[in-house]
Amino acid sequence: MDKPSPTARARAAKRAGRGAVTLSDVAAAAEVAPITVSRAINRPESVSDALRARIRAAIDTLGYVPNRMAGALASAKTGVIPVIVPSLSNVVFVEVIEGIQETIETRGYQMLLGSTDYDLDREAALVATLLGWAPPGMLIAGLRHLPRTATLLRNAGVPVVEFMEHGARCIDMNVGLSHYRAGAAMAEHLLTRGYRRIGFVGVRVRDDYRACQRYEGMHRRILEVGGAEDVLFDYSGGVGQDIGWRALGDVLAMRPVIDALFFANDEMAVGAILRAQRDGIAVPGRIAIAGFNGLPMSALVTPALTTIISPRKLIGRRAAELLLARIAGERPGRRRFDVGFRLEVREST
Amino acid sequence: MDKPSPTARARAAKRAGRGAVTLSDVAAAAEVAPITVSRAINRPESVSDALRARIRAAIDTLGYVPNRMAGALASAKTGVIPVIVPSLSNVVFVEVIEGIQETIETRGYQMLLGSTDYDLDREAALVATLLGWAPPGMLIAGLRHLPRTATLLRNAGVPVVEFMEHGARCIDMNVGLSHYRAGAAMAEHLLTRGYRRIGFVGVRVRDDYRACQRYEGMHRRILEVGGAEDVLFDYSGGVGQDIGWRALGDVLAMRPVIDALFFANDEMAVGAILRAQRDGIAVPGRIAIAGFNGLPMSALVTPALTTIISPRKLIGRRAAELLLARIAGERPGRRRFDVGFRLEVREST
DNA sequence: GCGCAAGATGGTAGCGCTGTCAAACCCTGG
DNA sequence: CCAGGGTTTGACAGCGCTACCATCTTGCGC
Repeated sequence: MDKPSPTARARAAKRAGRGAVTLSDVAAAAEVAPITVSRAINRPESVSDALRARIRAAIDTLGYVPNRMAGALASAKTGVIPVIVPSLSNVVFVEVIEGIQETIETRGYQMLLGSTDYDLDREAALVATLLGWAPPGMLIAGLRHLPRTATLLRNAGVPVVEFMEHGARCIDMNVGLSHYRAGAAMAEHLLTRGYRRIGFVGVRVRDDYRACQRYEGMHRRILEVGGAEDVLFDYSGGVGQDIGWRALGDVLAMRPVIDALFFANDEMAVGAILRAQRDGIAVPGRIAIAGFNGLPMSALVTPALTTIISPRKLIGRRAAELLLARIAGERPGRRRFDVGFRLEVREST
Repeated sequence: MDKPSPTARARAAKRAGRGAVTLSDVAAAAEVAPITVSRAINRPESVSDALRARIRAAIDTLGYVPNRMAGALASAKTGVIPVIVPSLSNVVFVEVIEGIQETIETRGYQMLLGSTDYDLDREAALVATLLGWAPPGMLIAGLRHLPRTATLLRNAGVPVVEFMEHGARCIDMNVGLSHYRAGAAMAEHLLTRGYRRIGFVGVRVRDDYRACQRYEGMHRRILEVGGAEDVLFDYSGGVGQDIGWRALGDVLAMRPVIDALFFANDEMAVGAILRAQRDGIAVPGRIAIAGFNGLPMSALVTPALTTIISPRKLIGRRAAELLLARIAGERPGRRRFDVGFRLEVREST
């Protein structure tokens, strides 16, 4: 048999070896040095038109896809940014993630997504694994972590943005809103409207640190007012609207004195409103209902839901921008951003 | 100055170099060969207890995190599985993703998430980039891709599962349901109930291939019945409930003969129901409403929504399992799975 | 026509890890 | 006390790519 053609050789290598066309294959096909191919790909302007064309042709015929591992290893630049959130089922995180995605993608980064299911041990494990990708930075939801997680992150020597809630102590940078103040604001509103027995409804509130803070903010404010009191309803399973639906029934049956319910999120609150509709319970006449997040749906139910609007997409974008700026070597003046919130008073209170 | 100690050298390397503790640093600290550290991490049983303990101690004190790039490059095993979906705003994809995540995570894989925003060119670009991670397999939503995307995928020489819809022609493997049949099933139901002027409401239906198929399935069935007809309402912007809300208004005002609306998803359908509630429009008396997906919410609105339940999490799990099996070298008997759907008739039709 | 700067290309080494095979070690039975 | 087998440890090379520096070309002013 005679000498195989370059194409045939490439194909053989592809099948036999690790199953991929490499930069050297392209170089051989284009009859240039490997490094030139690398340049043609990464800084096209530094290669002459003629060569660039020849190389691109070779790339196309061979179907070459650069191996990013090798590139990352050689250049110590990863192009992957890990994002850690507690849950994907919650729309809220998804919106933040979208904000992040939009922002980092235009700058050529890829998102590595991890979810902890509100478990701090899993979070620590996840951080360790993801750090293994030698990322240029890291985005992680929340300010509360295990000590070892914080240590890992600090030692990694890369910028870290903790997003969602705003607080005094952060590992590196922080973008979010004060859930404590949000809770207090809602309490204030409900008290002003004359409600005095207020229930807070959540799921696994102990684990959901931010919901917990909203409750605390509310609780503190209510304590300050004579004759007012609150109750915490902490469900352990279920999701969103189902919980709200159930909770409304439970509360009316078992704690009829309650005159207002502040739900940990809009989904639950909407569930409660739908239940009220179905069962003919007057809202806010018999009981007031409030939510948190400001999902579009909250404006569409009848009665329209009083809620606190959180700028979720903004959090994602801001967090990503901050991280990218730091990765690019800039030193932003501020490391902590309070994106704020807005109390949207509607018909349900 | 005299020669720096290994430890000092390691520390210096850490600060100066790439900013990370390497396997060699650990080896130096534990006074063993690098390869032994590698073994202690990857196959602990093949290292004596004494050494293993010493190595683990060194790892902990130094805060070593293995560099997965290097590992992947050396072993040609990646541990990253790319997942490509058209959108993250749609809960449906999120649920599928959760199913995938759950499944691959327990097997030590990480998910690399990409979203195309229903743009096939972006999809092609994304596939190319993600293939650069030399993944052991790939999960991609949908069966319709650009020819060059399919070529890339086929040439990559790794298993690929196309999920969401079920169809005859797939690149490698396929898990999903027939949207065409789902549309036909809903048409059948509406016709049986006596509706004859049926509208289909979607957003960017041309791009949303699956919605399009549902419409086609419905359309075909309706054509078969004398005196029945359908109209396609294709909105170009907005999301979920807002669209449904608007669409109901538009249809009643501009095409009052329409007696039933089949929405591209439950979110829109619920939006329409909420609008009907608010405006006192009788559903299904004045107009029937149906959705698609079977979100929990669909059962809670009044009237409860007739919809088609799609097994989203199952799709994710099944797709991931199939892929993992193939990655593990198994040859599953079947390459295409129809997970089916269920028409859930409720009050709104 | 020559010298020099700027631009285009290539050679070499090494990123951090693991596969492969070789060497060193340990224990047992005769 | 030693051969023989298994177990534990190590040396070496190389994964695919890029940083760095060296070399070669080209064009231009004087």
